Amino acid sequence: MDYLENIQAQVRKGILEFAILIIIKGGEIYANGIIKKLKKTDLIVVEGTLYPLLSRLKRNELVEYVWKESKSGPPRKYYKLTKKGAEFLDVLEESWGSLYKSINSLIKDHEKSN
Amino acid sequence: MDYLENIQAQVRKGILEFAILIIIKGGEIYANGIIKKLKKTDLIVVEGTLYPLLSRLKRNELVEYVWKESKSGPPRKYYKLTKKGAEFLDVLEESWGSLYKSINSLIKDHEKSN
DNA sequence: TAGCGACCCTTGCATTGCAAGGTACTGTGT
DNA sequence: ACACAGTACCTTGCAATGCAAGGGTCGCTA
Repeated sequence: MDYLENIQAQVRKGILEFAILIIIKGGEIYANGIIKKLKKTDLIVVEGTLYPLLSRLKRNELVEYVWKESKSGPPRKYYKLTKKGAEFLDVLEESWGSLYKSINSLIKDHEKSN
Repeated sequence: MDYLENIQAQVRKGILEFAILIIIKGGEIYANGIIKKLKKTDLIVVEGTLYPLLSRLKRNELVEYVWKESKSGPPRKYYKLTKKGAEFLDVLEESWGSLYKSINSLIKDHEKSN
């Protein structure tokens, strides 16, 4: 992959789990639903990324799921946040905010020195 | 490493190259100077991360360096942005802005559905 | 029963942050 | 002159993880 695109991709990667936790917090949802929601933003995710990621979240008890039948195919795993997941997401939102401030202060620093 | 800390670390990782480009744009600087500047923000970087990263930036012609002697040790590589690097940084700043909007719209989405 | 789409998941590769270790230059103390 | 400490640059090996590619199962429809 082109190096420049790759750098942009990395920024997105870094916040993937964060974004997915936010989406799950929005209400019970299954994998393809998450992918569709992410596509509406700048974030893109494919199955090969999402399934292992959801497994990690599950293994660490940030999310849990229930099987639900579908009208058009096999049953789906609907995910929702656990209490622990919700608490952690609060922490993440806070550090996201402070990270944003850090970056902006770097940008401003440089503007001053011009 | 603890999984929860790891997720936070990933967010920082993603924007590392971005942050470093911003710092270099601020004026000629060498490796330890970059590390010190990053420490002032939430971002932490060690040598084993920074040197390969600077090499990648150099290899892709986003930065260039000149050797300068030091009063207290061996000579240092002072980095600065190339024209290409400055142009790319503008692009990065823009996508950083749009990414921020995306995340915030996700957060708002979820607040609505409460 | 054959085909298809929707789901779920796994394997192998490439990238990359980081811990740990290595080399080289400069000044200082003896 | 020699050893040592401090500073600087760099490399090696490991672990995490996004992604492409491929595979299996379920339920509907022809």
